[in-house]
Parts: sequence; structure tokens; C-alpha cells
Amino acid sequence: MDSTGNSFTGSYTYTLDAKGRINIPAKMRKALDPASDATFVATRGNDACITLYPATVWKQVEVKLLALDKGKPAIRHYIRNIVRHAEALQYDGQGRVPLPAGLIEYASITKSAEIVGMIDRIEIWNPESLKALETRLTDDSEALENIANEIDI
Amino acid sequence: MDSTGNSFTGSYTYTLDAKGRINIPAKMRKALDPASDATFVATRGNDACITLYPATVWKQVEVKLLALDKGKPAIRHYIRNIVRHAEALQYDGQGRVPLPAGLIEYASITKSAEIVGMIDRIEIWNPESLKALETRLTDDSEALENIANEIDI
DNA sequence: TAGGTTCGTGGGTAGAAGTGGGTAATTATC
DNA sequence: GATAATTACCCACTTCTACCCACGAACCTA
Repeated sequence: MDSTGNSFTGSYTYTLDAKGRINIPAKMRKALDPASDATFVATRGNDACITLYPATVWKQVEVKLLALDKGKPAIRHYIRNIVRHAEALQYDGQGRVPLPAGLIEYASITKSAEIVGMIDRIEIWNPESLKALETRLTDDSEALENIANEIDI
Repeated sequence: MDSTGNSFTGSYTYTLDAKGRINIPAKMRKALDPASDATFVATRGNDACITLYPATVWKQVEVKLLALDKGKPAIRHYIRNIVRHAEALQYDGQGRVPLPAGLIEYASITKSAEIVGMIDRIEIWNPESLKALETRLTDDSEALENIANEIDI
């Protein structure tokens, strides 16, 4: 049934409406594991973007975080800074999720947003930010080639 | 129903009213295990905050504390400092809990308070204290990177 | 190409959520 | 035992949000 095999691919430019909602591309909704119950967990990405994990994938992240030694202050800080910005979002009948204001600000998104598939997760970018990062990293073509050689696709 | 699957996430800035009550965010109330019977156990956090454990989780904390070697003075001290400030709080019809004055003082909370999800527990902070700790620990980015590499989210 | 269906986007509305305050019951104090 | 202080419970108001309906464009199908 799912030709994408439950992985998120492709890139779509959608608009954030006045209420801070954004549409999850239909193909990505179809690729979402039914066990996630139409729900993603949004949080800060490692780059300047919003990351959306399927609920089931996020569960695994939580398990990893809980296993850390909370006796150490640095670890508590690490957990707090991830979980603090995380919020579960279920999309409505039209396939939209309301993005928390804090995350919109973090990713500097205004009206237009680029939704990028990342296999097991989704990233939401300010199109300009993504382009800027892209050109900056593409210049470092040597590093890319090293990775390419390593995995041999 | 609750998509996060009974885990506490996100961060909310709410106000402490004149009676020392604070609202538990609706999403966190929904995430609370029904077996906890609308009850949290509040006590001093490891950091300068108030920690709220769901009643069921607190039970496990007690078990762990009991297992410690009470022959050592330092351990008795540690146990005493957690347990003596612990108080069970059930939220009212409006979803609010009365915070004990001693804990409010410990966390230096006045009017505004930041409620932070920590997966299996909740922390209540003075927003300034949290920000201060954050900038201090974020500076130690090396430690954070080590953790990040270790768990690979 | 024509028609039906899905998809992206906009907006309205009922109900829920956050906040403030009042009253009765309980506890403490003298 | 009477009075004062505290606590628990309820009511009320404002803001926000989840849910619903709607419309045009794009896509697919026959």
C-alpha cells in the first residue's frame, strides 16, 4: 500500500496561516505509521529548524533520555533543553498541525515554510535559512565526498 | 488518547496567584496517569526548582530511597532533605495545586513561574533562574556534545 | 477532455483553558 | 469553647484553541 514504505521523502513549500498552522503534506501523512495516531512530536532541530518525529519514534527518544544518569547536572540540562521545547501535535481533519510559537520563532519562520523529508522524521525550515546553510556546506565539498565514499550508495 | 503516552513535555509560563496556587497545564493533566488520582508529590528539585512527581512515580522514588544504605550519615541526610519537603498535592476542579510556602521560597518563585516537562516528572522554575542556569551550562558545550554523541538522537 | 476527487488554504464558532475571587468547612489559637 | 486563620471547593470572566465548514486549484480517471 505505502509505496514510500513509511519513510518521509521530498520537499514541499507550504504556507503558515494566520493561526500558526501548517499543512503536513498528504504524502507524509500517508507515510506516517498508524500507531502514531496522526501525531507528531515537534521540537528544536539540531540545525535552525523544527523537527517533527512520529509519535512512535519520539517514544524511543524518550526511552534513551530516561536511561541517562540524572544525577549529573549537565545531563539534566541536556534532557531539559530537548524536552522543554517538545510538544505533541495531532493534525486536524484538514491535515494541519498548530506549530508552537516558540518553535516558529526558533526557526525564524514567517509565512512560507519548507517541509523536508528526512526518512524517519520531518524538518520544517525557513526557505532562506535552508538555502543559506546549503550553499555554505556545499562549498565544503570535500567533506561531502568523504561521506559519499564511506557509505557507497 | 494522549499522544505523548503519559509523558510530560513542553514549557509553559503561568502565574502563581495570591493564594499560592498554580495551574497544572491541561496537557500535563491529561498526560498524568489516572492511577495517580490527580495527585502529584512536590519536593525540592536537584536544581533550584520544585519537582512534581506523579503519585505513582513517587512511590518508586520511595522504594529507591529505602534501598539506600542508611548506615551512612550522608545518605541519611540526603534522604531527609528530599522527604521532609515532600508533600502530596491534588489539583482542584480548575486544575490548580497549592504550592507549599517553603518550596516556593526554595525556588525563589514570586509571580511568574515556568512549568517544564521532564518526561516522567515536572519542574517548576523561576523563569530567571532557569535562564541563568541555562546560559551557564550551555557554555559548557563540550559536555553536551559528548552526551549527544553518546545517545545519537 | 470532462468530471469527480483529493489537496492546500482561509475563516467561524462552540467549548475548553487560564485566571481571579468568594464562601463554607476545617483547623489552629487563645 | 469562641474566635481567628487557613484551607478546600465553587462560581465567573476572558482568552485561546480544537473542530467544523467552505472554496478554489490541482490531480487523477475514464
